[in-house]
Amino acid sequence: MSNASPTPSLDVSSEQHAAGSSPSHRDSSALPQSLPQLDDTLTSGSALDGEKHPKGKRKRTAAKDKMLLEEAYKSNPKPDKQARLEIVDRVSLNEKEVQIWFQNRRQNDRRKSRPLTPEELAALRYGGMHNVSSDPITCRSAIADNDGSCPAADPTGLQLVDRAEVSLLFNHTSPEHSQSFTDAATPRVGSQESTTQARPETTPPQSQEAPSSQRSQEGLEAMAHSFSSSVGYLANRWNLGGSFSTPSTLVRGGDDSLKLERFPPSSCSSDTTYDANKKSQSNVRLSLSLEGKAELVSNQNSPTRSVPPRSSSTLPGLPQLRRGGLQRSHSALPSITLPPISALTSSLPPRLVRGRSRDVHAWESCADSERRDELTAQAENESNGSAIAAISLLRSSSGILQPSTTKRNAPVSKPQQAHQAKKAKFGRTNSTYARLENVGAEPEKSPRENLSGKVKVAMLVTPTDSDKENWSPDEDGNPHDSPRRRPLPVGPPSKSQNARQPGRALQENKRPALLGNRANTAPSRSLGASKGAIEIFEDSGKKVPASRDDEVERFMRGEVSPSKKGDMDCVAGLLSLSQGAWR
DNA sequence: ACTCTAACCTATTCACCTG
DNA sequence: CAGGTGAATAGGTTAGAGT
Repeated sequence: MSNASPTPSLDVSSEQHAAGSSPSHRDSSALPQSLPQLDDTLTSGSALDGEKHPKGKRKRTAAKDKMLLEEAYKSNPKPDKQARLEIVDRVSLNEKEVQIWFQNRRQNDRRKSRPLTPEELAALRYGGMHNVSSDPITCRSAIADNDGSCPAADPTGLQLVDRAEVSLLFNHTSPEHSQSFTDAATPRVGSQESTTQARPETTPPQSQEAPSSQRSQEGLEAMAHSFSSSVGYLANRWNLGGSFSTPSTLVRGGDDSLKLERFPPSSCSSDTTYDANKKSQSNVRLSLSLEGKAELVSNQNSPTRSVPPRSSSTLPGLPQLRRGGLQRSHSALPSITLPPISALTSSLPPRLVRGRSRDVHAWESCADSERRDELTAQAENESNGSAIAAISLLRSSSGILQPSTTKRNAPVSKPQQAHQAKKAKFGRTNSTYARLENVGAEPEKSPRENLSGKVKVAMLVTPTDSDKENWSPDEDGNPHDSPRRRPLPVGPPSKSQNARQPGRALQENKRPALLGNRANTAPSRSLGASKGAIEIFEDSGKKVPASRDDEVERFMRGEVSPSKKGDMDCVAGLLSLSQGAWR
């Protein structure tokens, strides 16, 4: 363990606690033979006949305790110390054990809700006809063969699976679940002809079994690029989409090109509400080209981002933060475009700006009971027929999923790539950034070296699961970074930054790609560099007043107000990084 | 700037349980 | 006995507080 001290402190507290109100407390390390709870234990008894530690027999949590723990977990999956102590009061575990239990419980949760892997998708697609190879390459080729192309042939190593594919899979496996799945995850799917599911070439359920060559290659490519790296992450994205992001859908534009459009989550208020509160937006945007050059791109013909109001009918601040401020455009098609940082930050809701905090009270004050009710309802709604539930069902019901030969938490990568697997947490090759970086970076460069810096921006754009807890409402609504938030790297990182550079953001990148993640929106190189004007497709189309243009112009000229200085620094840092200034 | 602490994470190991 | 599950460990990161 890197931190050797926490455990003793926990033990101390638990011992103190045990001396007080919890007579049932037991310290497994100190009392290996004690069995004070045998009376209470309702679990299989053989497991409880000793507490040798470690490597000895392991005790099982008593059923009664488990119930209590589960209850506590439902109300708060991440109890703080005080909450843990309260739990310790009620169960026959010490704080450390409770902590570990919650840790494992969360891990278990994530595991169950983990999106389908390419292998699993492939397995589902084949309906178990083929064994799922643990070799992702094998699987890739299988999919590629099936599709007549290999969208996953990109170096990211991840499959490109479109949403329709998953829908088909669900239709294929469990119609009734598919229904609820679709309903829950894509509330407006029926009204969107754009939805790939509704597209004639993929709609007929019979076509599931048909060779995928029938599919529109164009559509596949577009979807592939849009959803690159999303693979099985669709579930999480949809789930998140309900609360934090907006799922996107493909639409066929007037030019018959596929564009991604966004539709609001189930909890979202109507478009009318949206429109009524739209913020003015610029007609141009600062964009980062594939070559790493800053460009001003036109917003015309592209829907502009809308920042919904903080209406009580919609999800409260935080979700809107994700939905409004972090929804990336679906600019996947011709080129990569990055919005100005200010565009991201300016759209953050007033109270829920940036700033990470583990202070649960901050969240409590933010999410008052009423709002929590909304969130709870939403969560329940999503858990009922949600993608996660469906995937979990698939996992549990499908023998072809999760082949037993694979470790539960083993990365998708091959076992022989142990080192890479270990480093997978830094492996961002599935992201757009990775592709961007790979374009110019030496392939042998270690992920750590390659990833320094930029990931911070990704984190800023897409706070992920574990980051949620660290995003705290900003009391004054100040768009500036929280004083305690580490600043984005500007210029060469400091020594200490280097030491911890990869950071959580990197880890998160291999996690379900949220919708806001650029990985979902960026094209792969196979599309080639854009030759024309770069378009950014934003949430909804609305032209913006020219005042924003002026603002952008001032921004580009360096006439930046002090309050925008940070944004400018971010952009400058990005640009310098994109041009190879890694250090 | 640096260190320390607490919290979290992922990955892994391994005892236990079950079919 | 193989495989699944859960408890526990190891190693890593971050945030925040203190020096």
